[in-house]
This record gives sequence, C-alpha cells and structure tokens, in this order.
Amino acid sequence: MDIARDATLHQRILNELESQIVSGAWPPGHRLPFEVDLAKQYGCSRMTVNKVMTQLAKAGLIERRKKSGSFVTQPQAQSAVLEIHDIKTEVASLKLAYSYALLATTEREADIEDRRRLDLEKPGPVLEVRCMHLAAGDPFCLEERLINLEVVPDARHADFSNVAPGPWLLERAPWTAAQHQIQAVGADRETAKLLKLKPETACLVIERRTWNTFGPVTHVRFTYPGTRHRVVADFQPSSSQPR
Amino acid sequence: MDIARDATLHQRILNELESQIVSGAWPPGHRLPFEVDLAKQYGCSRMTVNKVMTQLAKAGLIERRKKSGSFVTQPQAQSAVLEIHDIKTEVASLKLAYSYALLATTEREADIEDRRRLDLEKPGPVLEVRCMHLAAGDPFCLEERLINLEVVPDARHADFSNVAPGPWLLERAPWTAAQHQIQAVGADRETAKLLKLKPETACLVIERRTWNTFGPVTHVRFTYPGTRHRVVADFQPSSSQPR
DNA sequence: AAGTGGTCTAGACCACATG
DNA sequence: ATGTGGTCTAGACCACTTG
Repeated sequence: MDIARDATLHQRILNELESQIVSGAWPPGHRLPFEVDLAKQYGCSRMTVNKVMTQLAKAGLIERRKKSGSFVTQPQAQSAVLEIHDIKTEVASLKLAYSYALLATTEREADIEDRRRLDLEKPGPVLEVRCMHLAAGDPFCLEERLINLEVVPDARHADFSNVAPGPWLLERAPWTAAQHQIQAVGADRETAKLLKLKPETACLVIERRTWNTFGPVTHVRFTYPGTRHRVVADFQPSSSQPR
Repeated sequence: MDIARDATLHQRILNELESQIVSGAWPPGHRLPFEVDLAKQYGCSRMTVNKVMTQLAKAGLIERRKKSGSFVTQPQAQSAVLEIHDIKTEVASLKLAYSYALLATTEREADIEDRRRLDLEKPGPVLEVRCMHLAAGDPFCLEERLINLEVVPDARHADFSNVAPGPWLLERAPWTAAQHQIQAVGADRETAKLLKLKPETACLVIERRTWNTFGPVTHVRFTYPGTRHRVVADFQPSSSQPR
C-alpha cells in the first residue's frame, strides 16, 4: 500500500477509497462514510472529500443519494465507452433463447503465447477455457479465454459447465483497466466448424485484456460470425450532459 | 443561446466556454481568459471557474500551462477513447509511404439510404466522396464518405483531389459527438477489386457518424483488409492516472 | 424536521514556468 | 521575480429526500 506517497491529498483519498471498492472490501451496495466523517478522518475540509466523491461518482464506481449517502455501485460500470458485452444480455436483447456450452478447460504453466496474450511478465499458472454461446440453438459466438490463476486462484475450482467464465469473473475479480482489440479474420477450419460457417467466412474477433491492481486478470477472444455482429461505441468528448 | 437557463453556475460557464471552442470562435491555440478574469467577468469566485477549466482540460478541449494560461487544443482531442484514425498518421507510423487517390465525388439530394447513414431527419443536399488510401503504393483502405452540405456547405467547392476529406473536415467542422460501428464483412466484388483482394476476403469495416451542434456532419465507412488492421481501445473506468 | 449531498465563497499558500 | 494554475480551507446556503 505504498503507492502514491507524495501525491495530492485528492489522489491519496481517491486511491484509498478506490482500492476499498475494487478489492471488494466494500462490496456493491455498501454505504461509504459520509463526507463530513471522511473529512474528519482525513483531517481535511469537506470540499476536498467532495471533490473525490464527485470523481468516483463520475467514474461510475459509486452512486450518490441525498439524505441517504453514497453507495458502491453494482459490479462494474463499464457502460462508459466500449461496453463489456454480456453475451447473455446481448442475445436476450435480440429476443433469442440463450444457451451456453463448455468445450474444454486446461490448466497449465503460461507459455510464451499465453504470456503475450495475458500481458504476463513472469511465467505462472493459467487456466484456459473454451466455450460457445448459442442463440436459439445456433452458434452465436466462440469464446477462448485465459485466466491468470495467480490473480484469480479460485478459478481453478470453478465449475464453468453451467456458468460462463465472463459473469463468474465479473463477480469475483472486478477490473480497473481494459484494452480491446478488434479485427476481421477469415474463419479457420476449426472455428468455421464450431460456428457452422464455411471456412474463410469473415468473422469479427474481439480481444480484451483486463487488469486489476494485482495484475492481469484475463484475456478473452470472442469470435463472431462477421455480419451477425457489430461493435458500437458512442463518444462525446466533453463532459456536458447531466447523465 | 437559450440552452441551460436554470443550470448551475458551473454548467452555464462550461457551456459558454465550450461553445466558443467548438464553434471555432476560439480556434486551436487561442488563449482563454485567465481564471481571475473569468471569475470577475462572471462575478464568482476563482474556485468555481477553476472547476470548469479543470473539466475542460480533462475533456481535452483545452491545455493548461502554468504561468502562461489555458489554450484551446488542436482540432479534436478524441484521444480519450476510440481514436479517430488519421490514416496518413497511421500509415506513417508503419513507416510506409502514404499516398491518396480520389475516386469520385457526387452531389445529390439525400435518398433514404443517405439519410439513414447520416442520421438525417429531412432530405437535403449531400456530397458523396469515394477515395483510396495507399501505403507503399498498395491499397490500404477504401473510404466512402457522405457529407451533410447543410452543415458544411463549403465542402461543395472543396478540392478533394489532393486533400483527403477527413483532414479537410477536421479543420473546418469540429464535431462534438461521434458514433462508431465496427463489423467484419466479406469483400464484395467491387471492394475486392479496389483493395486487390480475392472476393469474400474478410475485411474490417469501420463506420463513423459525427455531429456538431448544428446537426449531422458526416458519415464515413472505412474498409480495411481485415488482417492488416486492428482497432484498439484502452479504457480505464476511474480517473486515477495523472495522464 | 433533519440530514445528506450540491454548490459556492473569499480568502490562502505553493509549485512551477517564464507573455 | 512574477504571474499563473493547483490545491486546500472553513465556513455557508440550498435542494432534495426520507436512516
């Protein structure tokens, strides 16, 4: 906890509150101390605390309610930018029946390729999960995931035959940073077979790495039949709207 | 200018400064009034002005330099999220020679499809521009663009044979909101021919709509040979880093 | 009615970069 | 050295919502 030694008072308070939240010490729904109390605790004025709380609220980590206090929001408010797709929700919004199938899980020491995918500096144990998401019984999306067992050791004993690793992780290992890569590729033979496509059909591949304060959490590659999926990102540069 | 009647003082000042910037009245490089002067002008304390300026800086609209003042940043600070690709820069970063070729321009009344692409409510004049971006003489990306002539009438007489419409627009019609859509498609015959690919090769299609305060500005569709291009988006939910 | 966050003030001191 | 933004204070009033 020696991060941010000579930062501003803001930053120090922000970091401390933030780590309470992302570490899970303050779970979703938890009420934060009131501004006046935090001000006393840190020996500063309320304005300073207010600034921090306002930032946390803007970042979506907490929700503020007058007369009641400030509360940690549900798992992750990644709504800001490039949404983290919950595939189940996505399929449901298309009014199709969702189902899920586990293909395989493998535990191993990270090889070179694994370390590249996970942004891992040292070798370490990883869990690979391959699974399929289906809509109305048809292949919707292939998921190939790598989980860093050093950061999420519980994943070793998780049962992914009924719960997809995405939702499972979201509850247990909140992330603080994410990187997306999107590209188009022609389906290779195995992918084509799984998705029931002709080989070389254009597919949209979305890769996402996520980190929390303890390091890389997971790398996941979603392969969608190309024309059946779009990524949408809205963007407004300034901070006008009240939201 | 009757927006935001009963907003907070913050909001009012923010809106006014922001519109000076996005309207172009304060062009890139322009020095904003000092905090103390703005405080006098609005009859408020410096803290209030400071809060606004801090927000503008976070949003990337201005840059603040001690002892010098605050300055409007270059055209658009879309660096935040899903970067607006300047293809010339992109090619340059690959250390390849960039070149550009205009294919065709067409002026017409917006048809149904044009209105859908531009998010246009009423019919109106539009300009279609098709052009190619090349890297080391090879096709790099096909650009198909629609410009709303009601918002950017000057485009009618612009010469796009040497300057790509992207950079041209960026200087003349700053945008305030953008939406991206990304998908993978198999190249149709014409696209394949232009990009020198086999038909049905996987391509990454990035579509972008942009708006400013006067309405839809432009819709553009970039088609890249799939494996040769990736979209990358970093995302950090909270506001920790000093950047 | 009371307690919370939202906003604002009129000062202050400091670090920093140099019209 | 000077003037700028960065930060912080110790108050204050208001609006909202309801332990």
